Parts: sequence; structure tokens; C-alpha cells
Amino acid sequence: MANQELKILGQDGDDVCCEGLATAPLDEEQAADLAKIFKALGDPVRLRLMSMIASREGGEVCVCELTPAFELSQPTISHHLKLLRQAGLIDCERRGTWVYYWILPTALDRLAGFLAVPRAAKASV
Amino acid sequence: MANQELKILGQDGDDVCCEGLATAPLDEEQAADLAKIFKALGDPVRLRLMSMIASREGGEVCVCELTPAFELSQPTISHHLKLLRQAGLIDCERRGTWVYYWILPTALDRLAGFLAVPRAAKASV
DNA sequence: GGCTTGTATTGACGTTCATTGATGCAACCT
DNA sequence: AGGTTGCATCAATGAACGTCAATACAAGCC
Repeated sequence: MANQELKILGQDGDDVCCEGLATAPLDEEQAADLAKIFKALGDPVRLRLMSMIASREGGEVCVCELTPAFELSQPTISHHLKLLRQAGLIDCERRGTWVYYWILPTALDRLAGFLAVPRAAKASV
Repeated sequence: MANQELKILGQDGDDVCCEGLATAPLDEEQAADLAKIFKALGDPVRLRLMSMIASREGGEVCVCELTPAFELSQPTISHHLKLLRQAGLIDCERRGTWVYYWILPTALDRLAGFLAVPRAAKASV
């Protein structure tokens, strides 16, 4: 269950993580990889899921606590969780009857680093 | 031309920018606002446009330099630039015949700050 | 004025996405 | 074994998205 996420930025080979948005123009492959992750965050339900999980004391949340927070069907929440997992943003584990999700902070850190604009590029504002 | 972007995070009123992803669960409105911005970044063409503009010496790029970098029609590039502008990520100005685009670093900084996960939430990894 | 070049907008089309009800699978309980 | 609960997958549908050709608009040039 934990081995389904996509190959993520700079896991090996080309290293997207350490290059900022402003260091050099992205090539098509880098852009496609990153776009998948941003797209995963580009939905209000998924952003709320992320924040619900990330802000959780202990770092883990049971699906049974996430689903009732939305006025959406259970399959829909399950679908969004799957997309976040495929983007490498969260992971999960089954423990008995319940499934627990947690954030993968490394992915978030890489995104944050990617977005941080070096001072040079800020001069024009 | 410069006054069309959406009302952005924490421009006034509710302040999304200073709350991290992990500080508290997002409410629906905050999530919807942020999702628009992440969605704007969730396309490879738009990410490449962003990096081409951001990595540009001087911080400004003419559309006439962006369009030929893609195997896409000129209206398509124009459409993507419009979406980025509506998300508050870039702005533009017409100077004579040409239109120049530049990055709005504040928006990127806010996103980066939002994604930076506090140490507490990282313990579980 | 009319012509040319650069950019934005419109309208249409095919694809992808979010959502749901129905169903399947896993784990517990009696 | 049978029943129940938690979660994932499937198949279908309507909405949103990316793309383009055609067109419109803006600015410079003749």
C-alpha cells in the first residue's frame, strides 16, 4: 500500500528538487513531474485533506475521521486520497480495520524550496 | 491589464498566507482560494512559462520570446499566461507593440511559506 | 488612410477530471 | 460460517480543461 507513489522529484537521476523555479527554465520532463504534484494540490478537497492530516497531533489520521468532514461520498474522499498518495504527498497504512494516512514532509519541503524565489529575481518588484 | 488578478491570499481579511498547511485545517474558502493558485501551477506548460519568466535576467520577458519555445499555438500560450495572471502569479504590461510579463514573487513566497511544514509534523517520518 | 506585426478573445472539439451508486475486499465479531 | 463495518475499486455521467482555427484588437509603418 505504501509503494504506489510516483517517482518523485530528484529521487534519483535528474534533480528537480534543488533547482529553484528561477534558476533555469524547466525542461519538459521536469515540468511534467512537478505539474502532477501541483495539480494534486489544485483541488480544495485535497488541500483540506492535506491540512487535516498535516495539522493532526501525532501526524496520523484515520480515514474514518476524514470522510465525515466533507459533504461528499466515501468513494470520492478515497479517490482524492489516492491522488495525493500517487503524487507522493501522503502515505498510508492499514492497521486492523482502519487505514491511517500521514504527510510525507519531504515532498512538501521540496515544493517549498522550488517555489522560494531567489532575491535576484525579486528586484523588479 | 494589471488589475485582473484574483483577490489573493491574505490580501486583506482572512489571512491564509501566514497560516501553514499544518497549523490548522483549512476552511472551505481558504482551500478554494489556494487551490486556484496550485491549479494554475498544475500544468507543465504553465510551469515552464513561470520558470522561463522567473529565470530571466531582468525579470521581464516578452511574449514574443515565450511563444516560440513551445510547439503550441499562440492563442494557447496567451490562454495559459492569462490563467497565471488571474492566479496572481504574474503580471504584464504592454509597451508599444509588445507585452512583457514578470513574476509576482510575493505570491510564490506565500505559497512556499504555506508548504513549509513545521518540525512538529515531521516527527512521524 | 491601408498594410503588417504582435497579442488577446471567441467558439468549437476532444480529453481529462470530480462525483456518484454499486460492488468488492479486508478485518473484526458472535 | 454468517453478518457487520471500514475502505477501495469500478462504471457511468456531467463539468472543467487544453487546444486550435478564426477573428478581433492594438500599435507601428508605408
